[in-house]
Amino acid sequence: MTSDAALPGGAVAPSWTGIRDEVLGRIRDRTYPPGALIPTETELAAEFGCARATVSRALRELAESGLLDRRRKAGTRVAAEPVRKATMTIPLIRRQIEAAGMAYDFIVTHHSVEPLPDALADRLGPMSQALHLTTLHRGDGQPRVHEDRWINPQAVPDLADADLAAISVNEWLVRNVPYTAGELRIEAVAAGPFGDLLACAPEAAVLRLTRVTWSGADWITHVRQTHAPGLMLDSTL
Amino acid sequence: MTSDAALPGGAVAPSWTGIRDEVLGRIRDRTYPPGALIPTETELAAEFGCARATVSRALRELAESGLLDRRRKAGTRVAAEPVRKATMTIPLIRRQIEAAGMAYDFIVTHHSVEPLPDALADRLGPMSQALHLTTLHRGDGQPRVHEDRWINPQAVPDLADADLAAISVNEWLVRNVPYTAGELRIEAVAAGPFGDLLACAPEAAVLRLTRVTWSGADWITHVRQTHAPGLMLDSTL
DNA sequence: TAGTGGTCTAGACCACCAA
DNA sequence: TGGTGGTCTAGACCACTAC
Repeated sequence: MTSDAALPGGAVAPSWTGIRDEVLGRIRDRTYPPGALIPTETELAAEFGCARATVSRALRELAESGLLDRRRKAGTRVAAEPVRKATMTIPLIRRQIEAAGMAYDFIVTHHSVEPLPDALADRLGPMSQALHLTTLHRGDGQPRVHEDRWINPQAVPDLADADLAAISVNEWLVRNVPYTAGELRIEAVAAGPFGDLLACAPEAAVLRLTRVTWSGADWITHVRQTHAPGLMLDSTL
Repeated sequence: MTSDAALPGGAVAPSWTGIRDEVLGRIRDRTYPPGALIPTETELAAEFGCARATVSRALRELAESGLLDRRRKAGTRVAAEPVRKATMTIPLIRRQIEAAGMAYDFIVTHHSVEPLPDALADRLGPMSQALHLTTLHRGDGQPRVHEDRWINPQAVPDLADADLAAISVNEWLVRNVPYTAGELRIEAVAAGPFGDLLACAPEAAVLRLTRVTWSGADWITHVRQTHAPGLMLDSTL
């Protein structure tokens, strides 16, 4: 019997976090080995002396973090190959620079309205009038990030009202245009022509982040950020 | 009145996903502008004609994705600076290579027991006997990833039983040692001395992933993966 | 201290899907 | 087709915190 977990001796609090931790412990100590079927919600609720909804909440958390695999009728299994999910919070560039103890400012180095280049039109759909902005973000006066951004004017009609000298487009969009979907790509590239802009050698290895965000069916913005050497992304597994 | 959302005309299903989408729509169309306080759970439940728990589930999802900021007594606000969270699933290297249509194999290039080097001991705590493994993962016979891994033998006592020629340590650990916490760092570096191993120029820009996983208070493994040029990480925002 | 979100319950019905 | 997870309800109490 495993009912001891419900007894005063090794009791777990009848809270969903307590149950989550107890089940996590059983996965870790291989009471529930990889691939095994664990008891049903109803059985666990009886064991822990709580409502089924509470067990459900606990197991849902573990499933979302990839440790359990749940299917109706088939039951709940310990994932044989846990999918490691890393959640990375992408801070505003300003915050990122300020967090490093540097004073933030930025320069808009290019600002025009032009058709989307072919490479982007293939991905986003053709658009004869798109807003094109390039910005250099600086920390303590040194260039930190070069940003090349395209904006769909149809998706962001009131951008013209914004004072883009006072607030970066980046930040304006984040504050004003909630997206519903997005993609992020991370790659390592040689600085190349950005070496001059970023004050580093052209062969320096730098991180490039490419993001596209969508609001429903419309793309909002496509942005490619090339970071000065030394930037690292940290995240929690 | 906003009660029309509960009427047959623009009715939303009384499901938590329906309510989530309706609230998301109101954030997008600025019915609930950035920074604004939205109605309480009780008020929304009345508007949508459902139980408070259902509204709660919907708002919790939006809060977890960073669009809402909830605090007891203070109420629920639309986030003024939504934190963009990217969730990246870290596949097994084997899967990653196979997904690219290549045949996977690997070579263990080093295998020893030695004290932790100082740089790691600072982070993980000193340890006189740690398992040190380096592995070269290949796709179609070409080197794809160089992996330098340290393992805490105390946290993984039965690793010796595993057949490390048949299954990579990487995979054995994923299958057998659930972690409870972890960190991931992503950076761009020049291939340098890994150029030879990865069959690329020493000045090529490559991605380096450094991961540490913990099981409770004990570190399990520290691994530094240097990927051959061309690897990109994709994720969903 | 009062108002808000956070949680738990006991029960019910539904949706999916393996047997 | 039956068993399982997924959801919803109506109500209750608790925990946090702005006021």
